[in-house]
Amino acid sequence: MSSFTACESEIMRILWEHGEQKPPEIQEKYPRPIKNAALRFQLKVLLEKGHIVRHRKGKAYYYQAVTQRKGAFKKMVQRMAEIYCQGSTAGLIAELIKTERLSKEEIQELKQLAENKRISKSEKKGGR
Amino acid sequence: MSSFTACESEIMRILWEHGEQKPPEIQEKYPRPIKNAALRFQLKVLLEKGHIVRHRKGKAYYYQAVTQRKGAFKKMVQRMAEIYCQGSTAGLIAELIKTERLSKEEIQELKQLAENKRISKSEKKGGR
DNA sequence: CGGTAACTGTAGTATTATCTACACTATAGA
DNA sequence: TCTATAGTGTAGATAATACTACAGTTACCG
Repeated sequence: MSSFTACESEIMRILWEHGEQKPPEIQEKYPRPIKNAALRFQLKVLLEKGHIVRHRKGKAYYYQAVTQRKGAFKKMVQRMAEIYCQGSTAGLIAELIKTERLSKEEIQELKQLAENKRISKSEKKGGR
Repeated sequence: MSSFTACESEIMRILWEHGEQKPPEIQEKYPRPIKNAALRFQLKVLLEKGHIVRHRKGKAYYYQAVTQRKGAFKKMVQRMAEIYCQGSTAGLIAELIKTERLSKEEIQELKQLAENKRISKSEKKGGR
């Protein structure tokens, strides 16, 4: 299974957003105070699970995400769709549009995205 | 904190989808084999946390969700947006539209939803 | 070469999540 | 009312998660 715990999610997020980091750097960016050793323990867990790798640079090890943001994102979407929308991601998106508070500009942008998507689908058959 | 564990999510999902149920009924619908006592233990945890209530009907207790699907959904969306989209739910929706595989009909429906939303917003001020 | 600051390794503990076993109890029907 | 059955309560095992303390190691500077 590859859904992250709370701690793990935070660390992965930081690595995805900032690229490779050494423990004290991650510690700074961590959203709540965490002891250096506690953080390193979580890094070790992530290492063992294969979600990150590290390499030495000067005195310290630098940690880097291996598990890609995109894949983890997809899994979490899947999970959410299963719990709330009978597994349908289209249903999930629909509910989000219906229930989230969005500005006029954001709505316009979403419509545009949907528009482009259809075009790219019919032209290239299978977006991205 | 009100984000559910894996087990708890499953139980809540079943209660949201099927209304009040007694343990053996939940057990049947549970996605993997689970012992009656193990399930009842989880129900007890959920009871203590206040997410469900129960009342006797014949021999058995029937369990019912108190924490509403809608609120839990919102929290999970929030959490997901924080991890993957700097906290922006609009960004989350955008990424979903970009990356999820959707049929022409689904895209059309999403566009329609966005359209209606804008109208309802400008008319009633505060869509929901 | 040393010494020091920065960083690492690891063993042990607290807490939470999940499951198991087994004895107890209340209801329905004879 | 008695009894069988369906359902309940709870103590405790196990495993994963999260944290703490402290001693060891390495690179850099003089």
